[in-house]
Amino acid sequence: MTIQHREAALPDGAAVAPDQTIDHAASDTSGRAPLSCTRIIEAAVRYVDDNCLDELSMRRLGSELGVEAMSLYRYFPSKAALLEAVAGRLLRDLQLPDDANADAWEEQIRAFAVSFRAITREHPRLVPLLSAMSPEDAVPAGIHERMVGVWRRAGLSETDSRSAQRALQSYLSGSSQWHQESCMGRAAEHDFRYGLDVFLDGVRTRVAEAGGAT
Amino acid sequence: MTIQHREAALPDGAAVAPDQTIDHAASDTSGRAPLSCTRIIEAAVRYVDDNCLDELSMRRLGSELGVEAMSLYRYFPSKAALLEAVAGRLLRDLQLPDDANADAWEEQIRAFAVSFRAITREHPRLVPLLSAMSPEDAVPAGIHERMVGVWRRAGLSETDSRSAQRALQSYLSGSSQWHQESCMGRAAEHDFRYGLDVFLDGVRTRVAEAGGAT
DNA sequence: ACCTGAACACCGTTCAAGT
DNA sequence: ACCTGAACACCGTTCAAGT
Repeated sequence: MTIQHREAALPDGAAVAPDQTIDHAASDTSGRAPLSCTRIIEAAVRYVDDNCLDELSMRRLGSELGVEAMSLYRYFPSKAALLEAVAGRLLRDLQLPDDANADAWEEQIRAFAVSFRAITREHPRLVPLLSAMSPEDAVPAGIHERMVGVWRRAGLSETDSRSAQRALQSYLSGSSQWHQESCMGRAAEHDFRYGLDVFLDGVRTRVAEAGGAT
Repeated sequence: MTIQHREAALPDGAAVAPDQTIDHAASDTSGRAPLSCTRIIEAAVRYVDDNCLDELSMRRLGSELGVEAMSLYRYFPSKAALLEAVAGRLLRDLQLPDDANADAWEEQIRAFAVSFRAITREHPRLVPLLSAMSPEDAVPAGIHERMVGVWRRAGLSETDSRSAQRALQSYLSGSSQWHQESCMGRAAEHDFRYGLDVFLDGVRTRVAEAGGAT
């Protein structure tokens, strides 16, 4: 039951222009450019980065954009939908595997993991948003499938591939929580690598067993 | 900056009796027993189990207990403090290692992991609460130290032990999110074991290398 | 077409007051 | 000692209205 941006489906069936900011300098906060989904999403990310998730309200976000809260409802049907779009926006920066490279599975997994980590380190205050969403909603199904493909090509069975990807995602999501306030850096980067290495060691063993069969 | 139950520290310095329900049948919801921290915490757990975290408000929790919202502030200084106490209550059921058993490290780790998982499976709607807290606050430092002790006795170095425990905690916390609504059971139990096994395999290798040195 | 104002049904929390 | 009432400064969201 993924909530979506409102696209058409307005009371009178009128379409909504999702994105009309052509000007690249659109990120000037002065704020006379017309509203758009992306402008709203970017303002939300900025607001949470500068303050915190709990402090984000439709009213405050509106005034950040020089607009009444109610105007935002032309672009998103609810606050929940807006937040989901914000999460989607963040995960756009995930580094996805390249289907061509057959055997570089470990680099591809690592690149994905590190890119996820980079996102949460850049936006620690948005971490609670990602973890409030169920993992299935957080990482779109398409991405999940592509990653399962990497595990398959590495040599794992279909079920093991799905389990491995879910385990990786669990680990990434859990690790990101250490970025929240109050448990500052604390050798977090080293710990992250350690866990990832241990996990990949374990998988490598299984791949060797399944593939070479000694 | 862990928030605590109010213990004394009332405006006039009066102490608060945290727990006077002697009667074991105290969980009858009829609700004329006097308020107490534990009674409030239990009602909160029940309420979230039956509804969801977002719907828990001081006003509603109060009326669940047959009392005005404001009465709760005699026992907890804020809603945040109450929620933290709820989390603490849940984690009371963690199965902690027994310092005696020197070499059963793997069973002890597994027991801890499985008990964490049992808690989140019993209370899926409280998972967002646990993941909203930083991992350091969620699992009290004492528990963390005892688990680090297990890794040490397994044969890991001090730094590796801390990293391993943090990785395990990350994995457990991340895995629990699959219990949230909308991504129903979905072979979750199998996936959980798989990730845990892979992780422990990886650690076992390191223990062997460090200990036996081939 | 896009934005606003006023209103509704809620919040967490404070404080003075009841018994 | 323990609980309440009224109030404050907020919420998300609806809907009719402005331009």
